[in-house]
Amino acid sequence: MDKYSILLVDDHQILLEGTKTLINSSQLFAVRATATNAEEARELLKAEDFDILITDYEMPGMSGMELVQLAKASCPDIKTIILSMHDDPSVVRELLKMGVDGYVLKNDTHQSIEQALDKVTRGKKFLSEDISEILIQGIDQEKSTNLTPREVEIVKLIAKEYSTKQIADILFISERTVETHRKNILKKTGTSNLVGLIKYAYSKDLI
Amino acid sequence: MDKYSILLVDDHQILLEGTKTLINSSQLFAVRATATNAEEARELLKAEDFDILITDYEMPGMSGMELVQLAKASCPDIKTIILSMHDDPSVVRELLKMGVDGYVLKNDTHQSIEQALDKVTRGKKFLSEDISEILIQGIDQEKSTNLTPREVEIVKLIAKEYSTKQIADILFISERTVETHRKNILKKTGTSNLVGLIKYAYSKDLI
DNA sequence: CCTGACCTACCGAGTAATCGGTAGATAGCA
DNA sequence: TGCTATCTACCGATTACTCGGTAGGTCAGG
Repeated sequence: MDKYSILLVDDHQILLEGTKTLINSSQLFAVRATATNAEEARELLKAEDFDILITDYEMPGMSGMELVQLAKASCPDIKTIILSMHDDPSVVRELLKMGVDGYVLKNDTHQSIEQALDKVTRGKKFLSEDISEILIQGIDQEKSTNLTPREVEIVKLIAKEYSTKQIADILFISERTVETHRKNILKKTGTSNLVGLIKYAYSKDLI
Repeated sequence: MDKYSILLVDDHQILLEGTKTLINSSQLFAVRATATNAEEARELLKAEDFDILITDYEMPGMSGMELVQLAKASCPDIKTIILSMHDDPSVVRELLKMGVDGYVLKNDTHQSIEQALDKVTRGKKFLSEDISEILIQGIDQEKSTNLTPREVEIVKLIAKEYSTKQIADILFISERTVETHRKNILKKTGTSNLVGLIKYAYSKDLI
Protein backbone atom coordinates (compact mmCIF):
# COMPACT_ATOMS: atom_id res chain seq x y z
CA MET A 1 0.00 0.00 0.00
CA ASP A 2 1.24 3.42 -0.97
CA LYS A 3 2.01 6.01 1.60
CA TYR A 4 -0.26 9.00 1.83
CA SER A 5 1.21 11.75 -0.32
CA ILE A 6 1.59 15.08 1.36
CA LEU A 7 2.10 18.59 0.15
CA LEU A 8 3.83 20.63 2.82
CA VAL A 9 3.73 24.41 2.68
CA ASP A 10 5.50 26.83 5.00
CA ASP A 11 7.41 29.98 4.39
CA HIS A 12 9.89 29.13 7.14
CA GLN A 13 12.47 26.95 5.50
CA ILE A 14 13.76 25.49 8.73
CA LEU A 15 10.39 24.42 9.95
CA LEU A 16 9.65 23.05 6.54
CA GLU A 17 12.71 20.82 6.57
CA GLY A 18 12.17 19.67 10.11
CA THR A 19 8.59 18.77 9.54
CA LYS A 20 9.40 17.02 6.33
CA THR A 21 12.00 14.85 8.01
CA LEU A 22 9.64 14.10 10.82
CA ILE A 23 6.87 13.01 8.50
CA ASN A 24 9.08 11.02 6.21
CA SER A 25 10.26 8.93 9.11
CA SER A 26 6.73 7.58 9.29
CA GLN A 27 5.66 4.37 7.63
CA LEU A 28 2.38 5.77 6.45
CA PHE A 29 3.12 9.23 5.23
CA ALA A 30 5.47 10.79 2.73
CA VAL A 31 6.05 14.41 1.88
CA ARG A 32 5.89 14.36 -1.88
CA ALA A 33 6.43 18.03 -2.38
CA THR A 34 7.08 21.21 -0.46
CA ALA A 35 6.50 24.86 -1.14
CA THR A 36 7.48 28.05 0.63
CA ASN A 37 4.58 30.13 -0.57
CA ALA A 38 1.00 29.66 -1.62
CA GLU A 39 1.43 30.35 -5.30
CA GLU A 40 4.04 27.69 -5.56
CA ALA A 41 1.78 25.32 -3.71
CA ARG A 42 -1.01 26.12 -6.06
CA GLU A 43 1.01 25.10 -9.05
CA LEU A 44 1.93 21.86 -7.39
CA LEU A 45 -1.70 21.20 -6.59
CA LYS A 46 -2.63 21.67 -10.19
CA ALA A 47 0.09 19.39 -11.45
CA GLU A 48 -0.34 16.54 -9.05
CA ASP A 49 -2.82 14.92 -6.71
CA PHE A 50 -2.07 14.92 -3.02
CA ASP A 51 -3.85 13.20 -0.20
CA ILE A 52 -3.03 15.78 2.38
CA LEU A 53 -2.15 19.42 2.42
CA ILE A 54 -0.28 20.75 5.42
CA THR A 55 0.11 24.47 5.30
CA ASP A 56 1.20 27.37 7.39
CA TYR A 57 -1.47 29.86 8.14
CA GLU A 58 0.48 33.09 8.02
CA MET A 59 2.32 33.43 4.76
CA PRO A 60 3.29 36.29 2.52
CA GLY A 61 0.85 36.74 -0.32
CA MET A 62 -1.95 34.23 -0.25
CA SER A 63 -2.86 33.06 3.22
CA GLY A 64 -3.13 29.45 4.26
CA MET A 65 -6.85 29.90 4.40
CA GLU A 66 -7.09 30.87 0.77
CA LEU A 67 -4.80 28.05 -0.15
CA VAL A 68 -7.08 25.61 1.62
CA GLN A 69 -10.02 26.94 -0.32
CA LEU A 70 -8.21 26.50 -3.59
CA ALA A 71 -7.08 23.04 -2.68
CA LYS A 72 -10.57 21.95 -1.67
CA ALA A 73 -11.97 23.43 -4.83
CA SER A 74 -9.64 21.61 -7.16
CA CYS A 75 -9.50 18.45 -5.12
CA PRO A 76 -12.51 18.03 -2.83
CA ASP A 77 -11.21 14.92 -1.15
CA ILE A 78 -7.95 16.41 -0.03
CA LYS A 79 -7.37 16.57 3.70
CA THR A 80 -6.04 19.83 5.03
CA ILE A 81 -4.07 20.56 8.16
CA ILE A 82 -3.24 24.05 9.28
CA LEU A 83 0.05 24.75 10.99
CA SER A 84 -0.20 27.96 12.89
CA MET A 85 1.04 30.04 15.75
CA HIS A 86 -2.39 31.57 15.98
CA ASP A 87 -4.69 30.52 18.73
CA ASP A 88 -7.19 33.22 18.04
CA PRO A 89 -10.67 31.73 18.47
CA SER A 90 -12.24 33.56 15.58
CA VAL A 91 -9.53 32.43 13.18
CA VAL A 92 -9.85 28.86 14.33
CA ARG A 93 -13.57 28.92 14.00
CA GLU A 94 -13.45 30.39 10.57
CA LEU A 95 -11.01 27.77 9.40
CA LEU A 96 -13.09 24.97 10.77
CA LYS A 97 -16.13 26.38 9.11
CA MET A 98 -14.24 26.24 5.86
CA GLY A 99 -13.68 22.56 6.28
CA VAL A 100 -10.14 22.41 7.54
CA ASP A 101 -9.51 18.94 8.90
CA GLY A 102 -6.74 19.60 11.36
CA TYR A 103 -5.30 22.48 13.26
CA VAL A 104 -1.89 22.18 14.87
CA LEU A 105 -0.13 24.86 16.84
CA LYS A 106 3.52 25.34 16.05
CA ASN A 107 4.48 25.25 19.66
CA ASP A 108 2.86 21.87 20.08
CA THR A 109 5.02 18.77 20.23
CA HIS A 110 5.86 17.06 17.00
CA GLN A 111 3.57 14.27 18.05
CA SER A 112 0.69 16.57 17.32
CA ILE A 113 1.42 16.40 13.66
CA GLU A 114 1.57 12.64 13.73
CA GLN A 115 -1.70 12.47 15.58
CA ALA A 116 -3.23 14.93 13.20
CA LEU A 117 -2.17 12.92 10.18
CA ASP A 118 -3.49 9.78 11.77
CA LYS A 119 -6.85 11.31 12.52
CA VAL A 120 -7.52 13.15 9.30
CA THR A 121 -6.71 10.13 7.18
CA ARG A 122 -9.33 8.30 9.14
CA GLY A 123 -11.78 10.99 8.22
CA LYS A 124 -11.75 12.67 11.58
CA LYS A 125 -10.84 16.13 12.72
CA PHE A 126 -7.78 16.92 14.73
CA LEU A 127 -7.22 19.86 17.00
CA SER A 128 -4.29 20.61 19.28
CA GLU A 129 -5.17 20.47 22.90
CA ASP A 130 -5.00 24.18 23.29
CA ILE A 131 -7.30 24.54 20.36
CA SER A 132 -9.85 22.25 21.89
CA GLU A 133 -10.19 24.65 24.74
CA ILE A 134 -10.66 27.46 22.35
CA LEU A 135 -13.27 25.42 20.63
CA ILE A 136 -15.26 25.01 23.77
CA GLN A 137 -15.57 28.74 23.87
CA GLY A 138 -16.21 28.50 20.19
CA ILE A 139 -19.17 26.25 20.66
CA ASP A 140 -20.63 28.67 23.10
CA GLN A 141 -20.11 31.41 20.67
CA GLU A 142 -21.57 29.45 17.84
CA LYS A 143 -24.71 28.94 19.79
CA SER A 144 -24.73 32.55 20.77
CA THR A 145 -26.19 34.38 17.93
CA ASN A 146 -23.92 37.39 17.35
CA LEU A 147 -27.19 39.20 17.24
CA THR A 148 -27.70 41.84 19.88
CA PRO A 149 -30.24 41.13 22.62
CA ARG A 150 -32.70 43.45 21.02
CA GLU A 151 -32.29 41.77 17.71
CA VAL A 152 -32.83 38.36 19.24
CA GLU A 153 -35.98 39.67 20.80
CA ILE A 154 -37.19 40.80 17.43
CA VAL A 155 -36.28 37.55 15.72
CA LYS A 156 -38.37 35.72 18.26
CA LEU A 157 -41.32 37.96 17.61
CA ILE A 158 -40.93 37.54 13.89
CA ALA A 159 -40.89 33.81 14.45
CA LYS A 160 -44.18 34.17 16.28
CA GLU A 161 -45.63 35.50 13.08
CA TYR A 162 -45.94 39.08 14.15
CA SER A 163 -45.68 41.69 11.46
CA THR A 164 -43.41 44.69 11.70
CA LYS A 165 -46.32 46.82 12.82
CA GLN A 166 -47.31 44.38 15.54
CA ILE A 167 -43.77 44.08 16.80
CA ALA A 168 -43.52 47.83 16.97
CA ASP A 169 -46.66 47.92 19.07
CA ILE A 170 -45.46 45.17 21.36
CA LEU A 171 -42.08 46.73 22.00
CA PHE A 172 -43.36 50.29 22.09
CA ILE A 173 -40.97 51.40 19.41
CA SER A 174 -41.43 52.84 15.97
CA GLU A 175 -42.09 50.68 12.96
CA ARG A 176 -39.03 52.34 11.49
CA THR A 177 -36.91 50.99 14.27
CA VAL A 178 -38.23 47.51 13.77
CA GLU A 179 -37.48 47.84 10.10
CA THR A 180 -33.94 48.89 10.91
CA HIS A 181 -33.54 45.91 13.18
CA ARG A 182 -34.92 43.59 10.55
CA LYS A 183 -32.50 45.02 8.05
CA ASN A 184 -29.54 44.55 10.36
CA ILE A 185 -30.67 41.07 11.32
CA LEU A 186 -30.96 39.99 7.71
CA LYS A 187 -27.52 41.36 7.00
CA LYS A 188 -26.00 39.64 10.01
CA THR A 189 -27.61 36.32 9.31
CA GLY A 190 -26.68 36.52 5.67
CA THR A 191 -30.16 35.86 4.43
CA SER A 192 -32.37 37.94 2.23
CA ASN A 193 -35.82 37.10 3.36
CA LEU A 194 -37.97 35.80 6.17
CA VAL A 195 -37.54 32.22 5.16
CA GLY A 196 -33.83 32.25 5.72
CA LEU A 197 -34.32 34.09 8.93
CA ILE A 198 -36.70 31.52 10.31
CA LYS A 199 -34.38 28.73 9.36
CA TYR A 200 -31.62 30.59 11.12
CA ALA A 201 -33.80 30.99 14.16
CA TYR A 202 -34.45 27.27 14.18
CA SER A 203 -30.76 26.49 13.94
CA LYS A 204 -30.07 28.74 16.89
CA ASP A 205 -32.90 27.37 18.97
CA LEU A 206 -34.56 30.74 18.98
CA ILE A 207 -37.95 29.24 18.32
CA MET B 1 -62.60 13.17 51.26
CA ASP B 2 -65.42 14.36 49.06
CA LYS B 3 -66.40 12.48 45.99
CA TYR B 4 -65.71 14.08 42.67
CA SER B 5 -68.79 15.97 41.62
CA ILE B 6 -70.05 15.21 38.18
CA LEU B 7 -72.38 16.92 35.77
CA LEU B 8 -73.91 14.38 33.44
CA VAL B 9 -75.51 15.51 30.20
CA ASP B 10 -77.36 13.35 27.70
CA ASP B 11 -80.54 13.81 25.78
CA HIS B 12 -81.44 10.15 26.13
CA GLN B 13 -83.20 9.86 29.45
CA ILE B 14 -82.65 6.15 29.78
CA LEU B 15 -78.94 6.30 29.19
CA LEU B 16 -78.77 9.23 31.56
CA GLU B 17 -80.38 7.26 34.36
CA GLY B 18 -78.34 4.17 33.74
CA THR B 19 -75.08 6.01 33.70
CA LYS B 20 -76.00 7.97 36.77
CA THR B 21 -76.74 4.84 38.72
CA LEU B 22 -73.55 3.28 37.53
CA ILE B 23 -71.44 6.20 38.61
CA ASN B 24 -73.15 6.68 41.91
CA SER B 25 -72.36 3.15 42.88
CA SER B 26 -68.74 4.22 42.93
CA GLN B 27 -66.94 5.31 46.04
CA LEU B 28 -65.13 8.12 44.35
CA PHE B 29 -67.64 9.73 42.08
CA ALA B 30 -71.06 11.23 42.44
CA VAL B 31 -73.40 12.62 39.84
CA ARG B 32 -74.37 15.92 41.39
CA ALA B 33 -76.60 17.04 38.57
CA THR B 34 -77.95 15.91 35.24
CA ALA B 35 -79.24 17.69 32.18
CA THR B 36 -80.91 16.52 29.00
CA ASN B 37 -79.70 19.37 26.84
CA ALA B 38 -76.80 21.75 26.61
CA GLU B 39 -78.61 24.90 27.64
CA GLU B 40 -79.75 23.28 30.84
CA ALA B 41 -76.22 22.11 31.45
CA ARG B 42 -74.93 25.56 30.89
CA GLU B 43 -77.11 26.98 33.58
CA LEU B 44 -75.96 24.33 35.98
CA LEU B 45 -72.35 25.06 35.18
CA LYS B 46 -72.91 28.71 35.95
CA ALA B 47 -74.58 27.99 39.24
CA GLU B 48 -72.25 25.39 40.57
CA ASP B 49 -68.72 24.05 40.30
CA PHE B 50 -68.21 20.55 39.01
CA ASP B 51 -65.08 18.49 38.82
CA ILE B 52 -66.11 16.57 35.78
CA LEU B 53 -68.44 17.07 32.87
CA ILE B 54 -69.68 14.02 31.06
CA THR B 55 -71.66 14.87 28.00
CA ASP B 56 -73.21 13.34 24.97
CA TYR B 57 -71.80 14.51 21.71
CA GLU B 58 -74.90 14.56 19.55
CA MET B 59 -77.60 16.64 21.15
CA PRO B 60 -80.37 18.86 19.88
CA GLY B 61 -79.34 22.49 19.91
CA MET B 62 -75.87 23.04 21.24
CA SER B 63 -73.50 20.17 20.56
CA GLY B 64 -71.39 18.47 23.15
CA MET B 65 -68.40 20.12 21.63
CA GLU B 66 -69.73 23.57 22.19
CA LEU B 67 -70.71 22.66 25.69
CA VAL B 68 -67.19 21.54 26.41
CA GLN B 69 -65.86 24.83 25.18
CA LEU B 70 -68.20 26.73 27.42
CA ALA B 71 -67.38 24.57 30.38
CA LYS B 72 -63.65 24.96 29.89
CA ALA B 73 -64.07 28.67 29.47
CA SER B 74 -65.97 29.19 32.69
CA CYS B 75 -64.09 26.57 34.63
CA PRO B 76 -60.65 25.83 33.17
CA ASP B 77 -59.88 22.99 35.55
CA ILE B 78 -62.95 20.97 34.76
CA LYS B 79 -62.37 17.57 33.27
CA THR B 80 -64.50 16.66 30.31
CA ILE B 81 -65.53 13.30 28.98
CA ILE B 82 -67.41 12.84 25.75
CA LEU B 83 -69.97 10.09 25.41
CA SER B 84 -70.61 9.38 21.79
CA MET B 85 -71.68 6.89 19.20
CA HIS B 86 -69.37 8.59 16.76
CA ASP B 87 -66.13 6.98 15.86
CA ASP B 88 -65.40 9.37 13.07
CA PRO B 89 -61.69 10.15 13.14
CA SER B 90 -62.02 13.78 12.28
CA VAL B 91 -64.54 14.38 15.03
CA VAL B 92 -62.36 12.62 17.56
CA ARG B 93 -59.33 14.57 16.55
CA GLU B 94 -61.15 17.84 16.70
CA LEU B 95 -62.41 17.10 20.17
CA LEU B 96 -58.99 16.13 21.42
CA LYS B 97 -57.55 19.27 19.97
CA MET B 98 -60.09 21.17 21.99
CA GLY B 99 -58.83 19.65 25.15
CA VAL B 100 -61.39 16.97 25.84
CA ASP B 101 -59.99 14.64 28.47
CA GLY B 102 -61.86 11.48 27.71
CA TYR B 103 -63.77 9.93 24.89
CA VAL B 104 -66.03 6.96 25.48
CA LEU B 105 -68.08 5.18 22.89
CA LYS B 106 -71.60 4.36 23.90
CA ASN B 107 -71.29 0.81 22.76
CA ASP B 108 -68.33 0.29 25.05
CA THR B 109 -68.76 -1.58 28.28
CA HIS B 110 -69.75 0.38 31.34
CA GLN B 111 -66.26 -0.21 32.65
CA SER B 112 -65.04 2.26 30.11
CA ILE B 113 -66.71 5.06 31.97
CA GLU B 114 -65.18 3.98 35.22
CA GLN B 115 -61.77 3.79 33.65
CA ALA B 116 -62.27 7.14 32.05
CA LEU B 117 -63.21 8.77 35.33
CA ASP B 118 -60.25 7.18 37.01
CA LYS B 119 -57.84 8.42 34.38
CA VAL B 120 -59.06 11.94 33.92
CA THR B 121 -59.08 12.64 37.63
CA ARG B 122 -55.45 11.65 37.65
CA GLY B 123 -54.84 14.20 34.94
CA LYS B 124 -54.54 11.74 32.12
CA LYS B 125 -56.47 11.24 28.94
CA PHE B 126 -58.80 8.35 28.34
CA LEU B 127 -59.85 6.90 25.03
CA SER B 128 -61.95 3.84 24.35
CA GLU B 129 -60.05 1.08 22.72
CA ASP B 130 -61.70 1.58 19.40
CA ILE B 131 -60.81 5.22 19.58
CA SER B 132 -57.19 4.46 20.13
CA GLU B 133 -57.11 2.71 16.84
CA ILE B 134 -58.69 5.66 15.21
CA LEU B 135 -56.07 7.82 16.79
CA ILE B 136 -53.30 5.82 15.28
CA GLN B 137 -54.74 6.63 11.90
CA GLY B 138 -55.08 10.12 13.19
CA ILE B 139 -51.41 10.38 13.91
CA ASP B 140 -50.64 9.20 10.45
CA GLN B 141 -52.98 11.73 9.05
CA GLU B 142 -51.45 14.44 11.14
CA LYS B 143 -48.08 13.64 9.73
CA SER B 144 -49.38 13.53 6.24
CA THR B 145 -49.65 17.01 5.05
CA ASN B 146 -53.09 17.27 3.45
CA LEU B 147 -51.27 19.33 0.92
CA THR B 148 -51.31 18.09 -2.63
CA PRO B 149 -48.06 16.79 -4.10
CA ARG B 150 -47.64 19.91 -6.11
CA GLU B 151 -48.17 22.06 -3.09
CA VAL B 152 -45.62 20.11 -1.11
CA GLU B 153 -43.19 20.63 -3.92
CA ILE B 154 -43.76 24.33 -3.75
CA VAL B 155 -43.44 24.48 0.01
CA LYS B 156 -40.07 22.83 -0.26
CA LEU B 157 -38.94 25.37 -2.80
CA ILE B 158 -40.19 28.21 -0.65
CA ALA B 159 -38.23 26.73 2.21
CA LYS B 160 -35.16 26.84 0.04
CA GLU B 161 -35.61 30.58 -0.10
CA TYR B 162 -36.75 30.75 -3.66
CA SER B 163 -39.06 33.60 -4.57
CA THR B 164 -42.29 33.16 -6.43
CA LYS B 165 -40.58 34.15 -9.64
CA GLN B 166 -37.76 31.68 -9.16
CA ILE B 167 -40.14 28.87 -8.32
CA ALA B 168 -42.13 29.62 -11.44
CA ASP B 169 -38.95 29.34 -13.49
CA ILE B 170 -37.91 26.12 -11.83
CA LEU B 171 -41.24 24.42 -12.31
CA PHE B 172 -41.90 25.90 -15.74
CA ILE B 173 -45.20 27.34 -14.69
CA SER B 174 -46.55 30.85 -14.49
CA GLU B 175 -45.88 33.09 -11.55
CA ARG B 176 -49.63 33.36 -11.28
CA THR B 177 -49.89 29.69 -10.73
CA VAL B 178 -47.27 29.76 -8.05
CA GLU B 179 -49.16 32.57 -6.40
CA THR B 180 -52.31 30.53 -6.49
CA HIS B 181 -50.52 27.60 -4.92
CA ARG B 182 -49.05 29.82 -2.23
CA LYS B 183 -52.51 31.16 -1.50
CA ASN B 184 -53.99 27.71 -1.21
CA ILE B 185 -51.12 26.48 0.88
CA LEU B 186 -51.44 29.34 3.31
CA LYS B 187 -55.14 28.68 3.60
CA LYS B 188 -54.66 24.98 4.17
CA THR B 189 -51.95 25.44 6.73
CA GLY B 190 -53.92 28.10 8.50
CA THR B 191 -51.12 30.61 8.47
CA SER B 192 -50.97 34.05 6.99
CA ASN B 193 -47.36 34.48 6.04
CA LEU B 194 -44.12 32.82 5.15
CA VAL B 195 -43.08 32.49 8.75
CA GLY B 196 -45.97 30.28 9.68
CA LEU B 197 -45.46 28.32 6.54
CA ILE B 198 -41.83 27.60 7.31
CA LYS B 199 -42.69 26.54 10.82
CA TYR B 200 -45.32 24.26 9.35
CA ALA B 201 -42.77 22.85 6.96
CA TYR B 202 -40.45 22.15 9.86
CA SER B 203 -43.19 20.41 11.83
CA LYS B 204 -43.94 18.21 8.87
CA ASP B 205 -40.32 17.42 8.15
CA LEU B 206 -40.60 19.08 4.79
CA ILE B 207 -37.31 20.84 5.23
C1' DC C 1 -12.51 61.93 26.14
C1' DC C 2 -13.13 59.38 22.32
C1' DT C 3 -14.55 55.16 20.07
C1' DG C 4 -17.49 51.49 19.19
C1' DA C 5 -21.59 49.03 19.89
C1' DC C 6 -26.32 49.43 20.32
C1' DC C 7 -30.90 51.22 20.09
C1' DT C 8 -33.56 54.36 18.30
C1' DA C 9 -35.84 56.78 14.14
C1' DC C 10 -36.87 58.48 9.49
C1' DC C 11 -36.98 58.50 4.19
C1' DG C 12 -37.85 56.76 -0.47
C1' DA C 13 -37.86 53.51 -4.01
C1' DG C 14 -38.52 49.15 -5.25
C1' DT C 15 -39.85 44.37 -4.80
C1' DA C 16 -42.48 40.64 -2.96
C1' DA C 17 -46.28 38.64 -0.81
C1' DT C 18 -51.17 38.43 0.51
C1' DC C 19 -56.14 38.29 -0.43
C1' DG C 20 -60.19 37.41 -2.88
C1' DG C 21 -61.91 36.63 -6.75
C1' DT C 22 -62.71 33.80 -11.41
C1' DA C 23 -62.00 30.02 -14.45
C1' DG C 24 -60.49 26.40 -17.90
C1' DA C 25 -58.37 21.58 -18.35
C1' DT C 26 -57.85 17.07 -16.86
C1' DA C 27 -58.34 12.90 -14.53
C1' DG C 28 -60.38 9.72 -11.24
C1' DC C 29 -64.22 8.00 -8.98
C1' DA C 30 -68.93 7.03 -7.90
C1' DT D 1 -72.02 11.00 -16.59
C1' DG D 2 -71.59 14.11 -13.20
C1' DC D 3 -68.83 15.28 -9.06
C1' DT D 4 -64.53 16.35 -6.97
C1' DA D 5 -59.77 17.26 -6.67
C1' DT D 6 -55.92 19.12 -8.69
C1' DC D 7 -53.19 21.99 -11.54
C1' DT D 8 -53.13 25.61 -14.20
C1' DA D 9 -53.68 30.88 -15.03
C1' DC D 10 -55.07 35.73 -14.63
C1' DC D 11 -56.54 40.29 -12.28
C1' DG D 12 -56.49 44.16 -9.06
C1' DA D 13 -55.87 46.04 -4.73
C1' DT D 14 -53.43 46.21 -0.72
C1' DT D 15 -50.13 45.26 2.54
C1' DA D 16 -45.60 43.82 3.89
C1' DC D 17 -40.95 43.51 3.33
C1' DT D 18 -36.28 44.76 1.42
C1' DC D 19 -32.48 47.87 0.71
C1' DG D 20 -29.55 51.72 1.15
C1' DG D 21 -29.08 55.55 3.10
C1' DT D 22 -28.68 59.10 7.34
C1' DA D 23 -28.46 60.21 12.10
C1' DG D 24 -29.06 61.27 17.16
C1' DG D 25 -28.65 59.45 21.94
C1' DT D 26 -26.62 56.36 25.41
C1' DC D 27 -23.37 53.85 27.71
C1' DA D 28 -19.16 51.09 28.56
C1' DG D 29 -14.19 50.58 28.07
C1' DG D 30 -9.73 52.00 26.75
